[in-house]
Amino acid sequence: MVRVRFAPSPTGPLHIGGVRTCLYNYLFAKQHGGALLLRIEDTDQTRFVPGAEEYIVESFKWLGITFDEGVHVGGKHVPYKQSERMHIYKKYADELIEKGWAYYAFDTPEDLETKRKEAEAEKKTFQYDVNTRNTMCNSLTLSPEETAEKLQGNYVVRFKYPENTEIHVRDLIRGDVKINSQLLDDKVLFKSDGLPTYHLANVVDDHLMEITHVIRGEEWLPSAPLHVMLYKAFEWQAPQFAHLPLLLKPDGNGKLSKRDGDRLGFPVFPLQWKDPNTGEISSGYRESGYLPEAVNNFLALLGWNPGTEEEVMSMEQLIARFSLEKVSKSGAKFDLDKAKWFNHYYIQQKPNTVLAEIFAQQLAEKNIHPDIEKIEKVVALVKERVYFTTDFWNQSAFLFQAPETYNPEVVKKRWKEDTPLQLKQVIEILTSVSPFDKIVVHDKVVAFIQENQLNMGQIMNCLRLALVGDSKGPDLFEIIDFIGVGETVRRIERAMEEI
RNA sequence: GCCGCGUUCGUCUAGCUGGCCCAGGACAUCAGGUUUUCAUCCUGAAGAUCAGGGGUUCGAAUCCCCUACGCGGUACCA
Repeated sequence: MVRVRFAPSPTGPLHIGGVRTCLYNYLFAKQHGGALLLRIEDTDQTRFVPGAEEYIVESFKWLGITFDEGVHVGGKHVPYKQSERMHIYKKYADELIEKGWAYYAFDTPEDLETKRKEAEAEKKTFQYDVNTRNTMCNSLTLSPEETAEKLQGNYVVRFKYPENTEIHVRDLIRGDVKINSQLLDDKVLFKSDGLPTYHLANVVDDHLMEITHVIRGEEWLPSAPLHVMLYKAFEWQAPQFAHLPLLLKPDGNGKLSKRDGDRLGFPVFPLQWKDPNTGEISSGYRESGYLPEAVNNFLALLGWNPGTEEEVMSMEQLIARFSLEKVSKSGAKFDLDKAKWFNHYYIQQKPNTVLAEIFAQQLAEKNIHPDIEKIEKVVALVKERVYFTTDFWNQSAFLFQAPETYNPEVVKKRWKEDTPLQLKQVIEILTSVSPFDKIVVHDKVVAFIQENQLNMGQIMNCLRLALVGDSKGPDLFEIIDFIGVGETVRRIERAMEEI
């Protein structure tokens, strides 16, 4: 039984890279008929941000990524929040000490800082490890009596790497990664505040929650040897590891960060986020008009592909085709254009009724409340030129209200001296056909233009200018049909006055 | 600095066990077509000497070595 987990820290909004990590976990779990759990790793209480946990839950709800167990849904390993499991970690730290896999260290942060400064002065780096631990203040160098006495005060528990041992991390994506224990630092497992660090809590919980595969970002690869050794020390069976490539910024190199989104004008977070401390707002995919299926699709393809030329895939198809073996090793730059293209594609696939509901909400915010059937017509008319659901208004405002201004460039190019006269004749044609029929009127207008040897492009564009205020938009006669002959005539007359 | 990971069109990538690759697809770009406009859509074009250098081989993007560059890590953060 496959069991995977997504284990974020509630230190702020969920980064889009984290979303992808979770997506891959989800795809993997579903494909194998396994379980996906959501565990909150909040062992560092100084970094806790209120609202972050709720944000994470809501993000996945929006994306349609469901969990089988987790903070918000419960499960057989409840609780799923590390701050509520604090009581269970201490004994595991003790177990490590007993087995000789860890030791108490009493060096103060100031001591360590001094050591680092000294090393720096010699252009070296201080590391608390196999080579230096015998010179430090810990249970390895102190007598049992001194240790017992020091234990009354502040102390941390550090992992004790064996000397000169080759540690292998078998990674499903990268193969065999090895490193010598001599190079690793004795990581703190248990902090002086009585709480475990990520490494201890993570390994203990993964074991307790029977996790079979750890699929996480590449930034964890350097600490994977520690985790492997921890499983060995506990004599537990280690899960399989898979370290995902990073998501890079669109321009230049480096990890995609919050600032890149602000700079380049695209969201780095699934949902909009308001920082509770600064009040600063970061944009989200949902609010920017992305469809969740588009986000899932393009995110899945950032670092993975099915090995075929297939690119547009539903969640079901992604689940069926996903494989860790096909995840690439190198980082992927975030491609905004492709994301946009996917979104456009998925909007075209959406039924008009669904799109109309989305648009109706936006209209309601502007205090416009047309019938839903009417909105559906608008959606049908403009959807193919919409890339984000937030584009609907811009593409169709003239269907709800007369233009306030007329694009000066188009006026200059198309509006001639005899234009008003011609438009008057168009009005006559419009009002002569009753009831209105867009095909009949279209044919009559075209006939009128041809009979008088007028310029088709000029007449049509002027008519459009009067109705839309610009030389863009859907079929003219569809527009007239929608707004009605009366409104059409009003707009034409108004244009003749204003221009 | 040290350690680890990586390096195919502008971007995402195909290419896994060498010959079918003078490298395929998609996005973006450009050109045509459709259209009364702007888009959409359709067709086509251009675009990578496979980071560089050495090997191995009849033959390498694919195997080996070195170099360069990039990224990640190097906290009592995750």
